Amino acid sequence: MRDTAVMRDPDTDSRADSGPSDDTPGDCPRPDGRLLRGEATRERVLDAAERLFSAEGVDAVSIRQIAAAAGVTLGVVGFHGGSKTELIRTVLSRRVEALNIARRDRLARVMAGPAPKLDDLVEAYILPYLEYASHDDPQWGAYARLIARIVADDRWYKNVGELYDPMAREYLDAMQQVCPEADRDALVTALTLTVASMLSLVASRARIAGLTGHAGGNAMDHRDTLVSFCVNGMNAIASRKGGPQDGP
Amino acid sequence: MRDTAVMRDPDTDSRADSGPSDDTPGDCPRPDGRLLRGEATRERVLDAAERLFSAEGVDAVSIRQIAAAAGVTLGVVGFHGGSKTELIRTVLSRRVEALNIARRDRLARVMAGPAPKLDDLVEAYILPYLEYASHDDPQWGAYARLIARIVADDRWYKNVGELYDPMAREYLDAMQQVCPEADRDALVTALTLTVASMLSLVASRARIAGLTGHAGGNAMDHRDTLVSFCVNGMNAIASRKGGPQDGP
DNA sequence: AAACTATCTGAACGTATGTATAAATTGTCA
DNA sequence: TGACAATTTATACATACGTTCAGATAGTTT
Repeated sequence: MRDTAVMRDPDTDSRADSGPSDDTPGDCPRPDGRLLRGEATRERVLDAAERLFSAEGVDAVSIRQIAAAAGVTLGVVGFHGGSKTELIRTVLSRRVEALNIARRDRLARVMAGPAPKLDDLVEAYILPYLEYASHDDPQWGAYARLIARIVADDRWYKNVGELYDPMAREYLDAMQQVCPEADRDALVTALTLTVASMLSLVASRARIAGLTGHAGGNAMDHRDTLVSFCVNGMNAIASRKGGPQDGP
Repeated sequence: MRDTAVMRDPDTDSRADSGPSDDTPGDCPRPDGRLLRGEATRERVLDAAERLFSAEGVDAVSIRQIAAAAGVTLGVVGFHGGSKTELIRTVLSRRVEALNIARRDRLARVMAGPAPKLDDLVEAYILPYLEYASHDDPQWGAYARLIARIVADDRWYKNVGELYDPMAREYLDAMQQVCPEADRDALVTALTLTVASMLSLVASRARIAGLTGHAGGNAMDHRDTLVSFCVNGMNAIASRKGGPQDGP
């Protein structure tokens, strides 16, 4: 992005979501006509930001590009999205709840079963993301790719990590419960590798296409490969007993 | 970055490396005093670019920042590095040969052995990167993190992919040779997942630290976890016979 | 010594950036 | 209807951007 005037780092911000919405944005649209009007353009702004951020990278997209893509004037982006740092945070938090709910549901179902296995936990973490990534609404695909950018970038992740880390922790606890003798830190590392693999499948289409020689369709096409890769990798880590594992 | 005036995309560039060096830049420094002087500042410029690009992301770093970090004036960066797109390409290609040589050597040694195993190939691909990533010279660490940024970003990768893809292809061929019945596309996907896992270990320190609760040292500390994760994942993919594998 | 070339300086050009704000517009409610 | 608040427009400000270049500097060769 390379800011000017004020913004130097993705830190230090305050303005908040935007006028109307309570703490659960998006749902229960007030019957007031005025609020609905604003809500509609707000969505268009966030959609455009989501698309551009995911395609070009947060730093490479200007507020003016977002405004143009959303079909609004410059000031409107600021009005609905606040500063650029707030904007990306709003874009991310808009969908994170749906993803977390899907993951939590799946986690609960697995753990409620008779004999929860690590394999099921890995699947339960991966598949909701993959399903949303290939959702009919292309905005979900953009969101999925945007997550990949954010997670890979410590600079941005430290600003939005708390949106995703609690869910990861829930899974880690469940994994520890299923594999009590596994080393916790190793589980963390293994989950990180799983996430990285998962994200790369939707984010690094170009490299896969370049290496296979053909375009290759949806990320869903590689679902079984991904799950099988991660499940086996994870099992290898979890089956190693705790204590000092890694070499010098 | 968000350019101005000329640069719009990482495409369309031409200027070439910089004056003196032939097609093998860096080595065989000419005994001419003049060339050596320039070569020294050139290195400082590339070092600074490498450090900043890897820490902030290519788009977030300005030429002026690079100049300041290198202790030179603005024009010098252009003189030695050319345009910004050329600069990043130069930064990457400066070290890619060393990494490729290490990988090729290791690959050759594995394939020359009595019974090459897939495990050895995965190790041979991963470890040179990990070793360079924790090299004494911190510039190598910066380079390693920069690669992670580039690979994750289709927009940049399509400009520098050919620096890394040939080596990946050599490994894929070797893998196919070791596992003749494995599906080629599945191998490509699995290698991509391996690479993503490998890169995330050096790039996403913040997330791992946040989830474990403690900082955690070198990427090397997780070496065995990474190798074990990828080897088992890769074996799971390779042992599935060719033909249609993935779901609907 | 002078001629020559590589390197470096300093400043400029035109454009783009993020943010702020006064004024206009729109729709709602009293 | 007019008052009111939410939204949108249009514009401005100060700063940063990538790139270019005439000229100063320094080292080498003749």
